[in-house]
Amino acid sequence: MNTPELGKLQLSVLMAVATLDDEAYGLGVRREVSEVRGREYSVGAIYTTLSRLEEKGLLESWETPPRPERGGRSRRQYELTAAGRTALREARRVAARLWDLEPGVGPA
Amino acid sequence: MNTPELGKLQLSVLMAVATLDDEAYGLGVRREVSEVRGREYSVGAIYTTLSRLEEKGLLESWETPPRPERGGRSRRQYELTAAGRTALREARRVAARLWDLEPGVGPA
DNA sequence: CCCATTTGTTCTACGTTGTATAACCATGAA
DNA sequence: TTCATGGTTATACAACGTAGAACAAATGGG
Repeated sequence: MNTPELGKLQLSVLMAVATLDDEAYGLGVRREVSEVRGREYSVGAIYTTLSRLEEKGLLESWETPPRPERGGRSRRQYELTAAGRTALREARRVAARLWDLEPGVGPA
Repeated sequence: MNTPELGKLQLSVLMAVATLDDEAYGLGVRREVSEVRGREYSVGAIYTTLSRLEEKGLLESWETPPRPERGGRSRRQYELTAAGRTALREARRVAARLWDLEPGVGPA
């Protein structure tokens, strides 16, 4: 199976997971994506995208134990699979050619 | 009305129109987009996208006179509107931040 | 002439993404 | 025991991506 093409939100979400490390869970991703894209995203937008990416095998997730703070329940934590990293590199390559930009460093 | 967000094909098509100048008609755009994205696009994909962009007011079009070559019939020629140029600049800005790349020159 | 061929556009249909809202769940504080 | 907080799931629909077939106009060769 060759690397799937990604929509723009999918891309942003994948990148967010790549950068966020232990903050890579639903609402954390939401904050990051909203910041990078310069507009607020609804929770639904983010969660649906996360699970679609997981279905495609670009992400994997697990439950964390509940957190000790006020209301801090358990989180669904995400992480890139090998396929996810490949897809990101690929997307970056395409973007660079598309925009005729220098590759730079970035999270991928 | 603030500048609309664009899908990835819409973006490629808009960019193609921006760069192609007098070759900015259906099949010309198709060639360009296919080359940049590294895969063949169907005619339907391109034409639908072109008209959606026109509906949004990012492109405008007109009929050219028939061309003198074999089978050369008239073309529907496209050109960016002011809103189209703005949308491209905007998209470029977002992409640069998203990928953390240097802005570069580009067609916009 | 007229028709096969070339260049080009429109129509139609459907799967995938984008996106919002509401509902639901768990936990600690009051 | 209820409420605010932090978190996730469910559901629904509009917009975008994409393909394929049908259609239209021009022209050169028999």
